[in-house]
Amino acid sequence: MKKEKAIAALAALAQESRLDVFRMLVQSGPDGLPAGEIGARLGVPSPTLSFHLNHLKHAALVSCRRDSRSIIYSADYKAMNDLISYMMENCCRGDANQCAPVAACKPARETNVKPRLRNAESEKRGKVNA
Amino acid sequence: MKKEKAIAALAALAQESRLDVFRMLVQSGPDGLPAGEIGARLGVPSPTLSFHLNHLKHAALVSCRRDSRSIIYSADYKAMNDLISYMMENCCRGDANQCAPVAACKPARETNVKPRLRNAESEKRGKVNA
DNA sequence: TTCATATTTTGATAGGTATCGAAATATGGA
DNA sequence: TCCATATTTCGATACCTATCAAAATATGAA
Repeated sequence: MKKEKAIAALAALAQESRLDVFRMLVQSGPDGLPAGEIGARLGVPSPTLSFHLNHLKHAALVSCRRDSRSIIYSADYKAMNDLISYMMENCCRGDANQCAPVAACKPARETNVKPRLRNAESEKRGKVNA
Repeated sequence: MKKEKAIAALAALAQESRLDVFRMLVQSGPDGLPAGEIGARLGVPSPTLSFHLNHLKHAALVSCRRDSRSIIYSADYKAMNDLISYMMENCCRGDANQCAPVAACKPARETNVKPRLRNAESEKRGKVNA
């Protein structure tokens, strides 16, 4: 992951409404939620919410698709995994005796990877989703 | 982890110099590095570096101790783990078939992460890369 | 068409953050 | 003591971000 992308993702998450939105989408799973539902649950006015959703989208932390009049947003789990990996890269000089490394959320429906390949190593090898 | 703490940590990391510093400290392991060494490696003027180190410290992502004339900064791995856990909390509605949850760097010299965050895969020892 | 709903864009305002020279503080040694 | 080194604090400047009313756009139904 490139540094600029990591900074964009962190900046996107470093704001209360956006962090709330992202966590809500993470918890909702790959199906996501319509913008209106998110705004209603969080009590955020629609222009403000739209601003924040756009911010998250530009940071590639969420993606969206139109479904009739609604726009459905969902978390991008791979972006999250990449971000975590970037921050913890080569931690403790890679000393295996000192450090147990990262594995992050990987929903089965967003990947073609067998369930047992869920760790940072497989993340590195296998290109999976966007 | 409380929301305010997570936001403070994310905001602290969402800036190039601070992200560089934090990653350098993560890679340096629990022993840390003196401020001067960090500044020299990154080419950041000392007042600017001090500002950023202070920002990271207030966000509880690093701690520091004096060693003679130097001040040694080191990454707080537990804070990092807590942050990742907060972001991925109850991901995919906790559905174990859909989602393998997080475990982050756990240097032997620090106290343990929460047991629920660890699974068989994360126990595997190895190097993390982006 | 015309209307109602869902969401985004515009634009103004208020407030927050980064940078770094110069000065201040802390430590250890001569 | 006085000096050199390591780091922080101060303060001015410049730039960046959040909010939300009002208007615009997109969709589907009557």
